[in-house]
Amino acid sequence: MLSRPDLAAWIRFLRAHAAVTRELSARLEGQHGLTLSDYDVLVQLYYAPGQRLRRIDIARLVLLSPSGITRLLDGLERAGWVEKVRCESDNRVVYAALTPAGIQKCEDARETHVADIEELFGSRFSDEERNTLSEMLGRLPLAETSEACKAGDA
Amino acid sequence: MLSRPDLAAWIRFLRAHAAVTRELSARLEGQHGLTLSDYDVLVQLYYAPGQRLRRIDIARLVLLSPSGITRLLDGLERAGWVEKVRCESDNRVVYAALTPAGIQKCEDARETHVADIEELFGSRFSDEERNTLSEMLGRLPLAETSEACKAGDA
DNA sequence: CTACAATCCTTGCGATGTCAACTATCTTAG
DNA sequence: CTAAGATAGTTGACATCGCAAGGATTGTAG
Repeated sequence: MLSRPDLAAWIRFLRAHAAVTRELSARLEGQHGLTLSDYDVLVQLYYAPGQRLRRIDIARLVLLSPSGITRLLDGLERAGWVEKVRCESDNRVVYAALTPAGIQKCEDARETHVADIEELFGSRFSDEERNTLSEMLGRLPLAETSEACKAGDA
Repeated sequence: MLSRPDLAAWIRFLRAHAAVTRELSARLEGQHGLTLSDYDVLVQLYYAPGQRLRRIDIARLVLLSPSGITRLLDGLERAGWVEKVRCESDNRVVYAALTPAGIQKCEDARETHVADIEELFGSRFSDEERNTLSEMLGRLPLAETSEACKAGDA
């Protein structure tokens, strides 16, 4: 109360994230057997040139640790949606590439997931408010090293 | 090909949460040995009447599952910041009550944590923007939608 | 060419958190 | 009173994710 900074916004940010992601995650899991992170990674691959990315770049794009990406991709590979592709010019890197099944999966999941996001999140705001919100959230720090800030896409 | 422009807001919401909570969590852990959730629960107890709460109420307040609360409180009890208190009128409930050490811990942690939140989150916005943001985030669903739907007719 | 540093990726381990199942207690209907 | 059901809490099995450490490869300096 006495403190100048208003914590209410931060608390609501935390609670809203917990509630919305929990519900979105449950629906995505139930309808497509995907985690939010799984879907996130599939979409990044979908829009990537050649529909493939280096593991390290995926990690920076979706803000997960490299080890988290390794394990997440293990699952996507086991499901047949992603495959490893050797890099000819640098043997350290192992591309993650979408398979045809992965492309299909991504499009299928998007069908319902985008609608769910709209229902639980987007529909709460007018068009102008969406822009305002997006702009404000864009001011928050994305990563310590600002390396992941090449995320100009959406 | 992005069907609606407001996906950008959602993506930024996700990324901002990941980045800010990761940094806040690292600082809180390093300076006080607390998780964000630990701190969250300590604060709820701090402001609760009698500085104690039923486990189930804590779970609803901080949006964690009952089992998650059990395990989180195990840790806080082991550290001596919280203790179990039997409820006289209902033997099912086990209050979680702040100890003097817990009160001290909460106040100590708040000192730096509130400043960290201000630095990483609050300082990005003007006073008016904070109110706007807080109001908008308050429109997002907080309750468990799927539970209510699953209950069906009730 | 050799040595050393940086980069990409994986693995061991631990922490956190969920769900399903269970016990124990309270409440309510008959 | 008793049976059925709701509620509070815990536990076991499991999934996710981060950090630290290590291996492999590449880049760089002498």
